[in-house]
Amino acid sequence: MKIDPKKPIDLSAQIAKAIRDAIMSGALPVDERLPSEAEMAEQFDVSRPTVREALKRLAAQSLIRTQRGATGGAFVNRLKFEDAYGQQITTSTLLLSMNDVSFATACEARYALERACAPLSTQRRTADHLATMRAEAHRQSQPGLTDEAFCASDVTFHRALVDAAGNPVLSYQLAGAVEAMQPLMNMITFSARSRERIIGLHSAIADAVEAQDAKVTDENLSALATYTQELAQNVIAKRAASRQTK
Amino acid sequence: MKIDPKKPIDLSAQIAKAIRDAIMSGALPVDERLPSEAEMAEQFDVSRPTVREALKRLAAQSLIRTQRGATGGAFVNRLKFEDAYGQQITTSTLLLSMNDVSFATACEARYALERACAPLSTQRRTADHLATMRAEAHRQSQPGLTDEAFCASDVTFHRALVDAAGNPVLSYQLAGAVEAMQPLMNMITFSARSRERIIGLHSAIADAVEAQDAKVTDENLSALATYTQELAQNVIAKRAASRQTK
DNA sequence: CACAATCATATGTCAGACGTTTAATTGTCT
DNA sequence: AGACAATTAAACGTCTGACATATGATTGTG
Repeated sequence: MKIDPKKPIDLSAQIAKAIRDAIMSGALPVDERLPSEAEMAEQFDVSRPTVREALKRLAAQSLIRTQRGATGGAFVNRLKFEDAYGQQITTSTLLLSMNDVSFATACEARYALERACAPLSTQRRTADHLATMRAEAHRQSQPGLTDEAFCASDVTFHRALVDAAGNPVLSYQLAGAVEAMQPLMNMITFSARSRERIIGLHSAIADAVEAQDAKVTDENLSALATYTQELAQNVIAKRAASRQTK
Repeated sequence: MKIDPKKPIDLSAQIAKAIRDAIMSGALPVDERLPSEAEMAEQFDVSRPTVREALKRLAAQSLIRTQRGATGGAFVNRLKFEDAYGQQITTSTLLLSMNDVSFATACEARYALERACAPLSTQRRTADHLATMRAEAHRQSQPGLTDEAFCASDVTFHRALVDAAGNPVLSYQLAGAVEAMQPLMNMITFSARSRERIIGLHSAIADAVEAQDAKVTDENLSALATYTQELAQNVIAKRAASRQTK
């Protein structure tokens, strides 16, 4: 690992990159202890605060963890799916909100991916997944549910559908697509009629998954995608109209 | 934003979280300038190095950027798809390598997602995407190509296929799935015959995409998925056998 | 041998200082 | 007046040194 004290980017960023590369290449295995901050400061010929800034960068990506005390230090962290979910959701959400991605684009991506999971989900769904889907569909039919709560339940339903595929890699990849849609979905106000329609499709999906019928599952997911796009277009059209009048 | 100096986690992590939440909630819009480090140190009642550690955490996630000089400071960063790709690939790669995800699981996820893109790709593919796919298929047929180079070209081919869907959200989500497979693919040594088979399927996919035939595209992708799994299973079987002999 | 006190190590935090970058201001000359 | 050069000020980047705190290991004692 070498550091160039006179080149364009921060020393702490250079050090972080050197360590990150070492982790990614496998040179530093999981649970390996890094040298102490003081030792690294000497190795890289920088001060301890600079080393610390580098370590905090890595900690923000869950690449290392730190422990205080006598046998403490920084350790290469085993990246958990759980941690990766969180980062994935944060990144996806910001990507959508900061790059004015259209509802249509995000929605298309989400349902395309979800339909990719569905055949596996129909094969492998467990009683647990089915129970969650049923419970959420039922929750969605409760009167007096706010739009936010309705959307949150929608997310839980769809995550159960994805998790039913029994492939953690798929669940991870989909986490961003499904969760990041929530802020966009919250723009929509769901009338009683549109809720009824969505709940009907959810129930149909749950039925088809239980029956292990991939074709019907896909048809209903496709219908749900189309209907969601319609709802969003109505909202957009109404907004455009009200903007014209004022 | 409030900070609790006596609670279990680091002050810098608390401060980073407070700022991150403010960005995610929209309270801090893109390109908004944060207070100077000295000001934040006073506001949060911590020292400047602590504030800096918090800012470095956020910088590692591309949530802020910093500028030096008179009008410098930390600014809320517009998260670019390009930046998000990189993080996504890093995270996905480490997830697979650190959690001994089986080749079968990763491969299943990758092809499921890719097949989700294919119908859109057949509709929207441009001359550029087709040209890239053709060029990579041709490169793969060069004799003397190392296995690593073959895999790298494979990744480029498949990314072109995904990008052809014309949906940046899909491209982002797929980046991890496709790129993170590369280290796993590198375990496989490709014989001349297996390369020939793969290149044949790649060509067939390019043909089908050019002809805008979603069905044939899907069939060939499916065949490619099956064949890749077969190759991997042979490698695993051979390894198991050689382990038994020694 | 068990338990308590001590010690050593390493991270967490602070204070103050100096260097460097960069834009805005000021000043001077044409 | 306008253009260019010098100065200044603000902010980040880095360093030094110190103290606080957590925690495992060591030592000492009954």
